[in-house]
Amino acid sequence: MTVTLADVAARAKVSPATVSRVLNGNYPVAASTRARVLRAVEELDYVLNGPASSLAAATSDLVGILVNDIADPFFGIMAGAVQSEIVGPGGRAGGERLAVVCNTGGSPERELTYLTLLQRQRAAAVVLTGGAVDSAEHNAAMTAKLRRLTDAGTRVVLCGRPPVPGTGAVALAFDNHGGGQRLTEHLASLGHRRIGYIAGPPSRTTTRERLAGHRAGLGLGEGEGPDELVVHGSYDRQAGYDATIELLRRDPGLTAVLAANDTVALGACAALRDQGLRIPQDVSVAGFDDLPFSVDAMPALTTVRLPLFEAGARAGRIAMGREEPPPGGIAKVRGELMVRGSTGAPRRDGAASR
Amino acid sequence: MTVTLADVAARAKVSPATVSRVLNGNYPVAASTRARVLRAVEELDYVLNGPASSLAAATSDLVGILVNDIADPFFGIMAGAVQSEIVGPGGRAGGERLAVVCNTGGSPERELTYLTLLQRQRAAAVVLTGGAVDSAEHNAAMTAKLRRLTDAGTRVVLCGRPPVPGTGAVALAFDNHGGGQRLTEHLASLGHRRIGYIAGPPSRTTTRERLAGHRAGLGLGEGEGPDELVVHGSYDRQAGYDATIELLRRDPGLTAVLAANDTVALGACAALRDQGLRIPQDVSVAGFDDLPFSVDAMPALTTVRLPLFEAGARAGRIAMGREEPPPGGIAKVRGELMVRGSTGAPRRDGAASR
DNA sequence: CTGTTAGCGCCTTCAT
DNA sequence: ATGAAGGCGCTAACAG
Repeated sequence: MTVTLADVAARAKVSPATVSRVLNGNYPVAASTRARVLRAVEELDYVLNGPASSLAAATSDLVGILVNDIADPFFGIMAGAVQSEIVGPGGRAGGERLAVVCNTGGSPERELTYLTLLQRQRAAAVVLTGGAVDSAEHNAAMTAKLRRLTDAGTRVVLCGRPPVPGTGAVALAFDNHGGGQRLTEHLASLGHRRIGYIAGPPSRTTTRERLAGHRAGLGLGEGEGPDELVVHGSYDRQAGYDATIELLRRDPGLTAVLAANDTVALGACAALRDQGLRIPQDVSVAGFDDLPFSVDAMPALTTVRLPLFEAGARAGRIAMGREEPPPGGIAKVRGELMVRGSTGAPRRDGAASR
Repeated sequence: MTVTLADVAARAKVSPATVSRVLNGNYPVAASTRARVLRAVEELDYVLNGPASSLAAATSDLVGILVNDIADPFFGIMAGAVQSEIVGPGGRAGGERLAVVCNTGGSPERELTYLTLLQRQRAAAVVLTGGAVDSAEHNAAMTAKLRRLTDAGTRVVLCGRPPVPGTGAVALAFDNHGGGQRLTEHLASLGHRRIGYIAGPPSRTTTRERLAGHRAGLGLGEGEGPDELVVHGSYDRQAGYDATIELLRRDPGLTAVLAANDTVALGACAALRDQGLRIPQDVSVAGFDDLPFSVDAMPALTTVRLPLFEAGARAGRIAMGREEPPPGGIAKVRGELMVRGSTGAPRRDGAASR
């Protein structure tokens, strides 16, 4: 029924071994033989059986990419960048590796499940993007799982998430703390004192680091000072909207709102407008990430630009062994403060009118 | 070295076949035996070898998703929706299917290459999203390739792209023509007569259909009437910016700009603003797709909402055989006109001041 | 319900 | 540079 390598061999009047060598190109084959084989492949419309060759060779050309939400450009950009770097040697058609993008939805269980599935596929490499859930239990499970993967020869790269010690996984961590701090210092230098903070889900490393940076920018130490101007929510627009209403309720005199990311910031902007407040005259707003749409918001969003594409591309190259991992297997990726129209000096009277 | 099914069998004192049956759950096994096997799996930390089982069973749990650009939410939303529907029966961990997301970058060659790669992996199903390149050559190649896939038992679903006759592929096509037409009629009813159109790449079906709808809305027949107010570009923000400048050059008296999609529309808005033109007082702008950020533009973008998530989810279900394909294997997915702040009546004087 | 027996299609030493 | 042969790890009939 389905044409196999043996069929090709028969038609080309060579042994299966020779066909295999031609197809994999990892071995010297006479030009004339190669041509004959290739022609037979054409004529028979032969397509290699991936599972069979993976089984025999004990390797696979699958590369896993874990993301929290593929519909979010934050992850889409990184996933696309990783993918652009995992093409096979020569970039030839057929020599390529396939990216398996796994949508975890931010769930630790699904994250682990997908890693098992990738392990089952004997993935050549795995790239985990974005923040991690930071609980002792999940950390332990992840450590075990990642170690097993690296032990089995799968290269593991963390892109935009903190290192997992003792696993052999390379980490390109975003400087969320520094970014959060710079953002807050920017607002403070403008004269803001009552700054609301819309944080992401409490358990995520990204949330914690950005919030810690914010608090550091405020001059607060660990666990010090009041939290009444911090509201947690998910990383979406609606959460930004709701949190802003809540912050305004807690302190109508707010002069600035710092959001967990740009998407949340857009929700915050919408809420402020619906409350009749002007940006930035009445309330300044800032986001994080600098996604493509952020510059098109009105006014354009002040934010911290994270080099998502570059980081993803680097992760992809490291995963493919085409670039040296950073010393110690850990690199910190800095963000750049982008000051735009959505932040300005606070109103003189200090109280936003509703 | 690596633990195999036989090792588990030995430890559980059963035959390999029994272990396989427990793991696949497709066969009656005594509860006590199952428990014993499961314990052995735990103790040995055994992970099934995917390639081996795919080879033996002649099936795989990989599902391909082809997208033009995974960083674009238009595709990200569909990909995420497909992925949410391809979980295995019971939704159990391990019973899942893996989504292989392939970024074609809009290149016909890469599209074909990825299909071959998926064919090689013996993918259970393939979903192709977004517009296709519409050339005789590529159509022929795609027809051949898709037929081969469906012949091999791979379910193929086209999501947001026109049918490919004679292939057994199910198509959920977006009503781009109708959307384009309604958008233009909306502008016309507002009193606009000089409408610029920023089209996507000329060869894509999406571009052609939307543009044809626009021309129909203008009351023009096929190939009839002047094209001086149509500019082609890629589907990105910069293209929208550049095209708008060009349109303004061609006709400074323009009162409206229709963009190929929302992203392009944002670029158009930026260009208009940079030219000192107000939206919609001087020039109305409309997009297409209704991506999440469109409602946050200022003013909010008038556009055509495409049910991307719903369509992707349906495509996923059909691909998994969990939903009947539409009659004839073809369904048209309609868009909904969303009238928002970016469109309004044209200026009385009819000429935009620069 | 469980064990036995053959392959699935390819890669890879080992020869030649 | 090419051929021969064994096995990668698992599943799918068949028996029992």
